[in-house]
Formats: sequence, structure tokens, C-alpha cells
Amino acid sequence: MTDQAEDRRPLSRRIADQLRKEIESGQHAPGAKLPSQRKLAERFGAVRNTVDEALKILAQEGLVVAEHGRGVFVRVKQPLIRLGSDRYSPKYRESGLSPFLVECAKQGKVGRFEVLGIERIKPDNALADQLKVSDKTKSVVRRENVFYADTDPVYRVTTWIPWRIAQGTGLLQAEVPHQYGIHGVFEDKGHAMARISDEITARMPTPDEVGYLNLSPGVPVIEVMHTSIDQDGEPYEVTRFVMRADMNGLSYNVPVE
Amino acid sequence: MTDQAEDRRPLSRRIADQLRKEIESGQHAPGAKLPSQRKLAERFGAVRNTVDEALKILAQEGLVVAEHGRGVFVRVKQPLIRLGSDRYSPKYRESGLSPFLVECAKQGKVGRFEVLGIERIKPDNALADQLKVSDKTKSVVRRENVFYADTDPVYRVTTWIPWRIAQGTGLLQAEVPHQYGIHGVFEDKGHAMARISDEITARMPTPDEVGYLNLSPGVPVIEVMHTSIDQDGEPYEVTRFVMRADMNGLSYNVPVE
DNA sequence: CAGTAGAACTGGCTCAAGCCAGTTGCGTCA
DNA sequence: TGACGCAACTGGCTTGAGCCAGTTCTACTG
Repeated sequence: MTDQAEDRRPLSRRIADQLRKEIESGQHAPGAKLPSQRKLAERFGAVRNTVDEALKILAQEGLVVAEHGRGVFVRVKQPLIRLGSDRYSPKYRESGLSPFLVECAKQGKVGRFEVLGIERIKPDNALADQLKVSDKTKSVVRRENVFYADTDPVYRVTTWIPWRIAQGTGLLQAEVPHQYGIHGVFEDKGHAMARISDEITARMPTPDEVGYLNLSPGVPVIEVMHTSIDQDGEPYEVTRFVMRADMNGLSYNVPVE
Repeated sequence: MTDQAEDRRPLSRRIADQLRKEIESGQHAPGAKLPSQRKLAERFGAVRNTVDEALKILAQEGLVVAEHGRGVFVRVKQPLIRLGSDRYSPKYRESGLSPFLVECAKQGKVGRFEVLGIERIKPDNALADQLKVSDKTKSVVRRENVFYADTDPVYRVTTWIPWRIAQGTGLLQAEVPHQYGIHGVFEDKGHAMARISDEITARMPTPDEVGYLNLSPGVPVIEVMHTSIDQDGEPYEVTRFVMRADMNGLSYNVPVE
């Protein structure tokens, strides 16, 4: 009776289910190569196309990765880089270490980032609203960065700063003009970080994001819209993180108010 | 020259790219039906299989949804239900409204939940560690719930409570024995919530989750591992949320410490 | 012995054809 | 009029065949 129910499911699904079971039970270890599509086809009495379909299902689930010309491999789970709610804590600013670099170091990786571009632009409505600036003029500075752990791109970061604050600070240059980083600049301008507001969503990447984060199929992205709020309750900076979900997590350890 | 580069990309991708462009430019409005696979095949000079492939790509990106026998439709974006860091705030407990119900009401939906099961079990290592209980005995109670907005399952919630705390409180029954809900019970036991620790990840759903959250392809899940910490810094409850990412977001508005 | 050409493998993608299973609407029949 | 059944549509999936493009290793060549 179970068999009957099984039998009416598509063959590609049944093959995927069987292989998933074998992977989860450890019959195929992480990193191991699965039999070739042609061999699997023979084993399951299906045509290669159908096996290909089954493997695509598993790839979408993030269980396997196909490498052209080499084979299909059980995906090795990457350790997560945890971006914490304490990432803006003053304790990091004084030590000179960013939480990202600390996390990378923990995993024996070298963290670094590249500046992709800096521009003074006209904000869209939502952003103008959030930062309380005009949406008619070039009232914000946008900075684009990519972060790497070793050679893997890990997340893309876009920061928007009101021109009123950025003006005359050198934030239009690639090199951040302060020993404590960009938030040092804000403090000098009279904006100490009192609160943060983070809005978190997850979704499948756009084709663009697949390209610049070098994503394999079945890896979603986490998008964080972060706003820094100063001692007067005024927002003075917005940052968007787009992170690959297979290498990143978030962590919030906060008081209940 | 661009054409040459374009031409060496797989046909299914090029079709997907073209359709994506048309959807994003508004030529196909949200909810609208795309031409049938057979018509698209004719238009693009491809075979139906290839168009099917292209549509699967778009489905995986979360752009379209196929309905068997009816057609392929541009996905309508659901408004997000935002689970906030203030969801455990005392202000809600006294008003008798949960943040989930408030969010649903905002969207004109009726929120409700079902108890799937309650069990006294032996925790796994990580959980035993987190709650500081033994992993050798049935030292925790597990409660499983599903939350619905109207008829859509929105998230699945699993709560683990140390038996030492749950004992004698009636938390083994479906009906929570306190007017302020489960956290009222904890307070009576001397555990006031002082801090929360949330660990957030995103990933593709397991086939199980696809089933009970009724997920369409291309929708990731957000997983939140939440720990409640009392006035003495002791963890006394762990909850895992598995949320469909197309209907849910998280929001943390917290002080910088 | 070093270097290389190529065979034999891998997955990627497309075509062509067909059957099946949902959905919808229309026309017929009671 | 109302119910029912069927035709004509929709997507879902599989077979079978074939070409292409990466990778790997071997055996031959200089």
C-alpha cells in the first residue's frame, strides 16, 4: 500500500528521495562523489534525463553540487560566519578588530573587503524617508563593498549616508578617513550609535547576485536592512547586507524591553 | 559582440532571461497568466521541453508559479508578517494580544495556531547543553505548533522546556494553563525574561517542510533558534521557528551595548 | 623522461515525441 | 433548467537519442 502511494509519485522524485536517504544516512559522505548519471540511470532503471532531473532536485535542496566533467558531489556544509547583534559594540571599535575578521580568523580564513564604488546619488522614496532626507536632490552617499573570506565572496554591503553628514569627511574616498572606521567618522560628527534597527528577509538570489556572490543552485540569500540610530533617536545611516545563506547566520543577544 | 556572448548561453536561460525582463518591466503584471508553454515554444523557436526548463528557472527564483492544468502565473508578492524583537515584550502580555495576531489583523487575516503534539523526551546533545539539562533522561518537554494566517500555514514552532520547570504546571496539556500564555507559567516559576538570544539562518526547505508549510518551489525558509534567558542569566526555554520566507520577515530594534 | 594528443570518462543541454492529469467551458440530454 | 460528459485546453513527466564541453588519465612520441 505504501508502495502504491510511492509508485504514483514521479520517478525523478523517487530517485531523489532514495539518494537523499542514502546521503542523510551517511552512505555517501560529504564531499564524496556519487555514481555517474549513466550508472544511476542503469541502477534505477530510468533514462539519464530522469536521473539528471532527480539530481537537479537535490541540488536545489542544497544537498549536492554538480561539477561539469567531474561528477556530482555531496555538498560539504560550510561553517557559518555569525554576524552578531554586538557587531557595532564599542568593544570592537577599540580593539581595532571587526567581528567579521574575528569570525574569519576563528575559521582559519583571511577576511578582506573591496570597495566597488562610491557615489553621491538621489535616494529612492523609501530610503529618503528612512534617513529623513530629500528625495529630490543628491542627498545621500552610497558606498558599495564586497567582503571575502579567503577567496570566497561572502556578502555584499551597500551603505547610504546622508550628504549632510558625509560632507567634508572624506567619505567619498575609498579609504575610510578614521582609525575606528566609518562609525568613528559618525561619532566625530556627533552621532553616537544608541540603537540599531535590523529588518531581515530571505529569498532566492537574483541572477546578478548569483554572479557576484558565486552562488551554486539551492543557496538562498539573507538580506538585512540595517539602520543606525543616534543618541537623539535620529537615524543617520542605512546599510543593506546581502549574504549567502550557506556561509552566514545572524545572532541577536538582546535585552527584553 | 554582446550577441555572440548571449548566443553561447543555453537557450533555456536566454528564454528565462527574456521572460524575467518582461515580468520586471511590468509587461506581465503580478497574478497575470503567461502564454502557454506550447505558445512560448513557438514564439522562441524552441521545443516545449526547453520552455518548461526556462519556466522552472523562473519558478526557482520565486518569480512565477505554475498551476497544473491552469497555466503559469506571475507570482503575487505576499505582504510580510514581521516578527519583531519586541515579540516577548511585557506590553503584549498585558494587552492579551500576541504580535502574530496583531500582524495578521493588520493584513485583514485571521491568525490561529494548532497544537501538533506534546511529548516528554530525551534532548539531543546541543539542546541539553543549551538548556543545561541531562541528555541521558527525558529531561525536556517538547511542544509542536503550526501557525496559520487564514488558511495558509505560516510557520512551524517547536518549543523545548526543561522538565524541572514544566513539571506540575500542566504544560503537558494542549491548553496552556495561564492567562498570559506560556511565559506567564515561566514567570510564576520564577523565570522572568531578561534577555533573548536568537540565532538566524536561511536555507531551502526539506521535503517535509514543503509539505506542511505548503511551499511552492523557490521559497526558502528562515530558521530561528530562540533562547529565553532569565534574570539570573539562566536559559530556561528554547524555541525553533521555521518560517516560510515569502510571508515572513524578522525585525530587531535593539540598544547597542 | 617530459610533454602532449587523444580516448574515455564526466555533466549540460536540446530536440522530438508521447502519455498522463488537472481545469475549463460548452453543448447535449434528461 | 440543471446536471453531466466530453473536447480542448493547461502543465508534468518520461523516454530515447544525440551533440557539446569540461576533466582525467594513459599511452605514445620526441
